Amino acid sequence: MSLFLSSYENRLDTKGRISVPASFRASVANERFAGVVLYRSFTNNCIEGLSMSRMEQLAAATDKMGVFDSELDDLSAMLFADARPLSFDVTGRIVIPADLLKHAGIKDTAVFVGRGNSFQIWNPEAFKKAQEKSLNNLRSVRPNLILS
Amino acid sequence: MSLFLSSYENRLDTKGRISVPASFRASVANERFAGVVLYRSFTNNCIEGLSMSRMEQLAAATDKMGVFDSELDDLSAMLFADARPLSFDVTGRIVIPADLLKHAGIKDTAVFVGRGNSFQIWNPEAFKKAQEKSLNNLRSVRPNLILS
DNA sequence: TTATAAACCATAAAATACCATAAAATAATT
DNA sequence: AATTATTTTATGGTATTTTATGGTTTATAA
Repeated sequence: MSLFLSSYENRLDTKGRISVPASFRASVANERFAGVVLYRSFTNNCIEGLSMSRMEQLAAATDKMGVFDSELDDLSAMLFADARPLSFDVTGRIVIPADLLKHAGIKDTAVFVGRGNSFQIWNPEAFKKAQEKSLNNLRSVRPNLILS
Repeated sequence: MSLFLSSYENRLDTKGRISVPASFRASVANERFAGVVLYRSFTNNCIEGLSMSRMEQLAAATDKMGVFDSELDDLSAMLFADARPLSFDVTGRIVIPADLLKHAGIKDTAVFVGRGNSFQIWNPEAFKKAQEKSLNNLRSVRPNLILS
């Protein structure tokens, strides 16, 4: 799976269908599941997106915790219960469920935002504001990203 | 076996029949046993659900515990003795045994909740409350799920 | 028999597949 | 480099299939 990069603004039609950017589709090409998994972000008013293989990685990670672990309970409750597997139609569109759209405040236009191993879907104006905020945060607190 | 994801609210008819969500049925498709295994949750007022192959995985895992382990005794008592294999009818429905319904407080509507490698069946209101609680727990204690 | 469970049939709503096209991006040619 | 041709992408509409759910009939067991 190659990285999700760049941002793309696309339109929703009357049935809630929206084209997943071609480059994002290319990122999950050659996977068993031809589509993406979406869930409501815990921290932002946006939608989180992953490939199915990434989701399976998460499930495998929970297996390493005990089967009857209580912390696991809360995490899997939110993550798996809320996750929506959405397959592409022939032209590369998905139908974003209404409750996800509501959570992100998306009406007729949405921005697909690359996040490396995952991506997000935002209301365009909300995204713009969040980006400015992130930029300001970075200016005040230099992050340290260790490469190796 | 693919993952159990998302949540689906379905209705029980007068005979106690309820449709297992199509995507959950797809998760156990191509397995020897065309159905699911249900048992009473140890920790919540809900029903736990698995594929038969997953049940066999659990059996294999208990083998790793000592044969005369007392914990294993209790676990097998609940897990294996209480487990109900239920096969789908032609339209993908199962009849949930009355004692399981009672344990989960389910009357005429139930929610199938994806849990990755397993799923749960809840009373709708009870599920809603449990979800809110999980979200609060997650917000106070950021879980760390390490992928590799 | 009588009750219980399993198989069978029917249908509205929802989800998905299909078809068509304009705009945009890429490649080819002059 | 500029123009033309070709492909890809995004987007709209329609048709078909799947799904959930109700009812009825047939088999099974107490």
